[in-house]
Amino acid sequence: MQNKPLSRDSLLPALAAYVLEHGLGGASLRPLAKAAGTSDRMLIYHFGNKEDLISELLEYIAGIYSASLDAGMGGQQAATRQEVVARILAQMRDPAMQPFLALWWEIVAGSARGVAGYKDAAEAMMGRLLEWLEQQMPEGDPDPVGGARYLLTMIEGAQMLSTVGHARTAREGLREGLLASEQSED
Amino acid sequence: MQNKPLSRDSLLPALAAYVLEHGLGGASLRPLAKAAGTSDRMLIYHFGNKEDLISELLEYIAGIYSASLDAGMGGQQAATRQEVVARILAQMRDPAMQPFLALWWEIVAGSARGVAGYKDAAEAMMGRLLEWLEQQMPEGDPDPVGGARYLLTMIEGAQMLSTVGHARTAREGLREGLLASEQSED
DNA sequence: TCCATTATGTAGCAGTCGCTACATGACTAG
DNA sequence: CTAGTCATGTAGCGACTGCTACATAATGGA
Repeated sequence: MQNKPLSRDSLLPALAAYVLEHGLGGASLRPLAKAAGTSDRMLIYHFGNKEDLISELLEYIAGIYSASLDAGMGGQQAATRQEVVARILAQMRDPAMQPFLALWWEIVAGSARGVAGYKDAAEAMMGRLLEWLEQQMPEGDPDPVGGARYLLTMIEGAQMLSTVGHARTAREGLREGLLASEQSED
Repeated sequence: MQNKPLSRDSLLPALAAYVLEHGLGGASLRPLAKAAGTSDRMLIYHFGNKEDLISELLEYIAGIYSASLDAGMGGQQAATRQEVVARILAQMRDPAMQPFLALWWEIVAGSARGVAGYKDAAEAMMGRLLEWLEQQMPEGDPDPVGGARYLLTMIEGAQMLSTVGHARTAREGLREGLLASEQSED
């Protein structure tokens, strides 16, 4: 009953929720601590310093991302590559995914700038998504492995274009790519 | 000979150079001012506040980006879509492009978070790149407009994957996509 | 029981942030 | 010549930054 001893693990979910809502850029110790019901003092105590805290947090977020992919993996196989892409894009448009997407681009930006911990998290998350995609490929697909890499490239390109206001470009690009791909399968 | 009156326009190149090297995240007034040979005091004087400064700066950077695309537009037409993609990716790998790419992902992240001025700059830059791509399409291409949208989607997806350490995935994804595309053109 | 470890609160430090108040020189229109 | 505008320097404000020093409870092993 006494003050449950807050550990890293018990703090991470609240920290992750805060970062998903407010982004990594505006994540300073005091607001983070408040969101987790502690003080900046204790965050440093548990994580050593802010850099390590962020690294561990990104690792944790990559973990829950993997788990959410696993959770959403049920359901029947898609029949075509278009259907795979359509399902994923529909899922991405879910408003609940929006904070996660915004955070994703921050992680990519951090990777490009070489910020410690960002690249590892990004690489892990993309790796998981790729694995997941391979299992989502249609049953008779002639090249599920290469096809998954292809679809991932397309999906991420389309996602970025949508983010910067070129959703239409993304849609038309996808259509062209997937039509060509399907024709070559006939 | 007297102190040339520093205007916004005369400050922007130095500011842009600083931001390209150090990123938008770490761009605070005093370092920016020092890089431009002024004081934070004068940056506020000329631009009103930091937000407007960044907006104007991004606009300026979008402009020089357009100009650099125009400058690099000469040369003979590519023969195939693969060749178009290969040329662009080779250009992207140029170390001189690296600061620009890093900045690009920061702009995308800002767009996703709705930061003022970021989305406009991003949209303009992608629009210019799309136009440029259309003019780079091979002569006999059956659908240069749709094809450009397709290639843009692929290129940007591949770029992102490379940034987060999945260059191999990007390469294989591109190969699969472009082979399919070319087969459908035969 | 005593002592060491663990967890926590309170206060604060030195630095940076965007921005502003105030003064002053330089130039220009009347 | 004078008055006013423009450009700039100096100094600083209040808020926030990551982080630390110090004190203090609580707990658990000897």
